Amino acid sequence: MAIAKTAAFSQKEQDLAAFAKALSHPARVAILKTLAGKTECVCGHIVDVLPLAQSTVSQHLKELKEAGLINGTVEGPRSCYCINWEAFEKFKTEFNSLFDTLKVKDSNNCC
Amino acid sequence: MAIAKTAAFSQKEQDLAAFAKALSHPARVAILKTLAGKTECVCGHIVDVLPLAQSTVSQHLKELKEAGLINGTVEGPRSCYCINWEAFEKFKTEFNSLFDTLKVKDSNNCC
DNA sequence: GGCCTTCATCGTATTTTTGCGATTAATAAA
DNA sequence: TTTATTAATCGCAAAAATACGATGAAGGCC
Repeated sequence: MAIAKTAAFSQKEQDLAAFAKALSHPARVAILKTLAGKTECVCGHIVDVLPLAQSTVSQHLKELKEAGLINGTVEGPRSCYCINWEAFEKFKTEFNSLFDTLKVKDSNNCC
Repeated sequence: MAIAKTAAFSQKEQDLAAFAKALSHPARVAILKTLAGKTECVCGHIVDVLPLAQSTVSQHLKELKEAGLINGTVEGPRSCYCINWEAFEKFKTEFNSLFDTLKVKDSNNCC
């Protein structure tokens, strides 16, 4: 892109897009699955599970964290990540309400 | 990326990621909103609404179509697009069920 | 102190995405 | 038939995403 036109869209559209972007890579979906399936906060465990290098996983974790979907704290020599359920619920609600309201006007079956 | 590692993940993860990718740009979210808000199948109307060039909008429409989220038919000199609600519901359900099942094990509040 | 483990960050390469202008194809209108 | 309208596609440029190895930092362990 010559210039990112992201700013030309509404905040809601940007928020939803940013959330979707966080989920737009199978590795990040897999990370969320792994985090949710564990009782303890895994960290290096994720690297073992995923078919990616440690630095790559770390990068994906960073993106998820920046998107607000996970929290991370340092625990001694290792890091602890877990899902930020509040943020996640917020996005889920936003996502559903958006398209539920859209669906109400179920007018166009033209194509 | 050196090599796309997409194939190394499960089909479900890939599907969800592909769906999220389709929504990962504010322009595409805006397009879906516009399509859903109209009783008739708009097309060139979208170009007027979005702050993007015609060719760029056409490209976003193509991506949404390839993701299966919208249908498109040619109507004379113009094209007609509308939301594929079946596909959309399918993805929405998949998305919700995934994270509902994850949420059940609401164990980790450690960070 | 020195050493090992764990993870973040840096630098770099490659691919993909985004964006636009120009062109093309198809149809409607004159 | 000529012209105008509509939208897809091509070609290109710039930016972002993806991936990895190497390096660094921070804390535990001897």
